[in-house]
This record gives sequence, structure tokens and C-alpha cells, in this order.
Amino acid sequence: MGDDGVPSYFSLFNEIGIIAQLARAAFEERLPDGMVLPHFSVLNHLIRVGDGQTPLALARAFQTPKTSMTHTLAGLEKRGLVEMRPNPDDARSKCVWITAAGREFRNSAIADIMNVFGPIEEAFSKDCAEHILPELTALRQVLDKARDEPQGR
Amino acid sequence: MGDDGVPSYFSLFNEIGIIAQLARAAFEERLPDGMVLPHFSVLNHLIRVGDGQTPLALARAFQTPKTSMTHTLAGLEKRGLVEMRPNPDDARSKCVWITAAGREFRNSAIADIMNVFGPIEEAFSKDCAEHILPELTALRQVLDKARDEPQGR
DNA sequence: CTATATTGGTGCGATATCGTACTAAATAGG
DNA sequence: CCTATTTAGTACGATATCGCACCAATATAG
Repeated sequence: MGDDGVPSYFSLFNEIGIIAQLARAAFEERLPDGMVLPHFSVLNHLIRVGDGQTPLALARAFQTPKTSMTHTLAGLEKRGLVEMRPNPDDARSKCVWITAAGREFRNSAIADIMNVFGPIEEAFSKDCAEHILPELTALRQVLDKARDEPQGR
Repeated sequence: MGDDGVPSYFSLFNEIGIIAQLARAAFEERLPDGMVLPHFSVLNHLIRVGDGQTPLALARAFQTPKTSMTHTLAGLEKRGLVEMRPNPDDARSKCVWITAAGREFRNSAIADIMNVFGPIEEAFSKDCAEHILPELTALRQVLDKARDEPQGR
């Protein structure tokens, strides 16, 4: 049992939410002008998973509504960090390609975060991070599954 | 080292961010009409920590800009869940009081979440939750401190 | 005291998030 | 084929988030 007679899950998600908020704020502080975390996340995803995906595929990958992804991609395109081309296989659809500027931006953003990680390591060891990561991944997978099967299909 | 040659902190915060997003979405799904997580969080805080705090104190407790807190409180007041009274000690300021409806709302929201926790427990034990919670708390405290001392004051 | 600086709160504008509704293209059923 | 359904993307509106600028009240300096 956590505090206040409320089960530990409540405290757990509360703590996770606070960390996410603080980490996001710290990260966005180092991003230029109007750029936010999703802008970076999409660029990072395009490099890690691969170019040329459709907006809908990206929306699903991020578990976000497709209208939000349209908006995020518009911001990236406006800044010349991605390029939208028609999908040769489907005239309704588009493909998202990262530009050279997009790659450069992503890489320098990652380099920037490294500077934040240094001070963290003093008080929260890399070992500790690697220790809890698998358990968090397991928790995420539980939530993912719960989302897929809302009422026990 | 995590995936892609990027250190584990990157993966850690990424995972935490995803969990926070999923958990928040799952929670807000069960909230009426236009209510969002901060509305609930403020009510919960007022009950746990105590009534009669100023908006600024709340903004600081949540590490959020004071303009955002003004907005959140306006939403709560519009719905009759909190009441704003003048601060007898400072004419610039106000005090936030939770109403009976606010207490009732908070309690029934918590009861609702319990239904979500049931299915989670099958795949992610309460023991596991209690196991990683202290480490997450430590991580949050590191971030809190890093925020207080931006450049080593 | 009085002038200056600080503090608590809000108005406003820019952008983000996301649900609803719509269009056009693709697919399925017959 | 032709129609009905599904799918990909977007326009639009409601709200959220938050920086900036402002006002009023308070605290500080001299």
C-alpha cells in the first residue's frame, strides 16, 4: 500500500508522470524557439526505424491521434526538417522523409541532452537506470495490451 | 548502454514518457467531459496536503507556470469543485478551497481508477510496483534538485 | 516616509492536443 | 461493374499550455 491508503499503483503512476514532466521540460528548454518534444521524437523515430513511413503509421507508433501527427508533421515540414511526398502505392496517402537538416538537428539535439545526463549520473547511477528499465518496459507493455483490448475482446 | 549507442538514460526517460502518456490517456478517458488530469491532480493535492493554499503555492508544488495554474483553477471553479476566496494576509493573493462537490468528485475518480488497476496487477504485480517506486522517487529528486540549481548557483 | 524592486495574479497571443466531421481513394460484396 | 464500407489525411473548433506584459499590493533601501 502506498501513502494515504491508496494502492501503490497510484503512487507509481504519479511519480512516473512527474518525472516525465520534469524531463520533458528540461529537454524542451534546450530546443530552439517553438520546437517541442514530439518534433524531436518523430525525427528520432524516422532515423531509428526508417524513413518513408506514412503519417498514420507514425501516429500509431506514438499512440497519438492522427490529427496530432498531422500537426506535428506540419511543424517539421515548415522548418524544413522533413519532406512530404506522395505515396506511390496509395494516392490518398503520403510518405514522410527526413531531410539533411532534420538529421543534423536530431544529432545535435542528442548531443545537447548528453550534457544534462552528466550531472544526473552523480546522484542516480547508470546501473540503477539499467536496473529499472526492464521493469518499466514490462509495465509499458501491460498498458499497451490493455489499450488494444479495452473490454477483454 | 541502451539501444542505438545512446546511453541508457535516454531509453529510460523515453520509456517513462510513454508510460506517463498511456496512463494519462487511460485515466482521462474515465473523467467527465472536459476534465483533464491537472484538474484531478489539484483536487487530490488539496485533500492530501491541505486546503486554503494560494494559486502560486500550487503552481510551485506542481512545477508548472503560474498562468497554467490560473487556467486550471478557473476550470475547477467553473465546475464548482473549488472556491476562491481572498487571502486575509495578502490582498494581492487568493486562497483555494475545495468544495463538497470537489471532494466527492475526487473520491469517485479514485474509485474509478481502481477498476483499471485490477487488470494491471495480473501482469505487473504490486510487489514489482513497490520495488521500483523508491528508485523512481530518487530519480525525481535528482531532477528536482537539478531544476533548482540550473548552473550550480 | 518615499522611491524602487519584488511578488501574486491575470489578460493576451502563440502554439499544442485532440475530437468531430468531412473528402477522396481504396476495398469488399454482390 | 457498381455500391457500401473502410481508410488516409485534413479542416475546424474547443480546450490546454505557457511566455510575455501588465497591474496592484507588498517588501526593501535609503
